[in-house]
Amino acid sequence: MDIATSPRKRTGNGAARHHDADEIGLDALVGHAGYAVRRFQIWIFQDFIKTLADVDIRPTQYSVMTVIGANPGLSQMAVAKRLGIERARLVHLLDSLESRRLVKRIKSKTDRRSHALHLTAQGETALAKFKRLAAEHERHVEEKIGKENREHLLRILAGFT
Amino acid sequence: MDIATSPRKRTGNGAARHHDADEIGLDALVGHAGYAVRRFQIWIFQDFIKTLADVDIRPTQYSVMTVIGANPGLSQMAVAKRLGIERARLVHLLDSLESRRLVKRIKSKTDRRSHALHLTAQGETALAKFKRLAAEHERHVEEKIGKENREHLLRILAGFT
DNA sequence: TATTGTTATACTCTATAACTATA
DNA sequence: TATAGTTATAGAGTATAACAATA
Repeated sequence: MDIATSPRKRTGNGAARHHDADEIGLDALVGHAGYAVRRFQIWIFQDFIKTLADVDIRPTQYSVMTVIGANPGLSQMAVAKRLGIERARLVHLLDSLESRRLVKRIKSKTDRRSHALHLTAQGETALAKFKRLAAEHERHVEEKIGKENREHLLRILAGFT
Repeated sequence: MDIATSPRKRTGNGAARHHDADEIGLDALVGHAGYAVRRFQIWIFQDFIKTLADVDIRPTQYSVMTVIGANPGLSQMAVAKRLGIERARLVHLLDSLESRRLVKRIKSKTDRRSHALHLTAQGETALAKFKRLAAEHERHVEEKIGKENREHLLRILAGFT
């Protein structure tokens, strides 16, 4: 757990003068959950992207493949709704994953408007590797905020998944 | 506290079939802090934007004005570093705030490359109103996840501010 | 009429690189 | 040489609207 917890001194000066990086006060921002959550989310995504850089998979791509892997045959609408992604955006995400032969769209026979989504055999193998790397990333999170805090965070935010 | 906590059943079927929205399992995603944090952050920003819609202020604009208000005379580099914003992006954010007469850039006399940032008189008044609305937004967060949980969250993430 | 997938547009945000004027 | 501010570009992500095929 190596969070930089240097104290932020409020200066409260009215005139222009030199500020050291650490003496710039955040004022009302310290009381806003959204500010801290946003900074944390940026850190966590950057670590995820770095940890999975070798396989070139980003958080959203990982979430799409994971849900398709666990629920084969889903339609694009179903995946989009479940993950809170715009269906227009999912089209491009799937184009990219399909061109890499990780996912395939299969024409549904019951509803010819929709596609049933599946991982390819190659996609299954790849996803297993992605999951191992994602677990490594999750250990980084644990090191950063602590085991207990990470578990508490997951409980607090369970309703948003 | 009105989080939708309907249980997500794992289906585990291998064949394509109908899925109800709530029975689509997230599989490995449930163990990833980043997934929950991202969904929460989207919710919280949307509520912030909605709550401050009348004054047309977004979270990043609010954070910039708050830091300038509390530390008058800061340079653009100092604000960018403190808030983790790219200095190239801050240029456009300040262009927008300056055209609305909320913020002003004043040429520094000691270092003619840099600008000292200040709120205008109008900006001070406006920021006071923004802070009241932001506090209202913060109460929405409290209602959503609970008072204790919000406070615990702030403590857990204090190192990222 | 409504829905699925698609295409297109606009705006926010992140990440770079390069330019200018200073230091 | 290095830094502050600026301009530009590219890609992710969000938010819409509209269209064709199908229900």
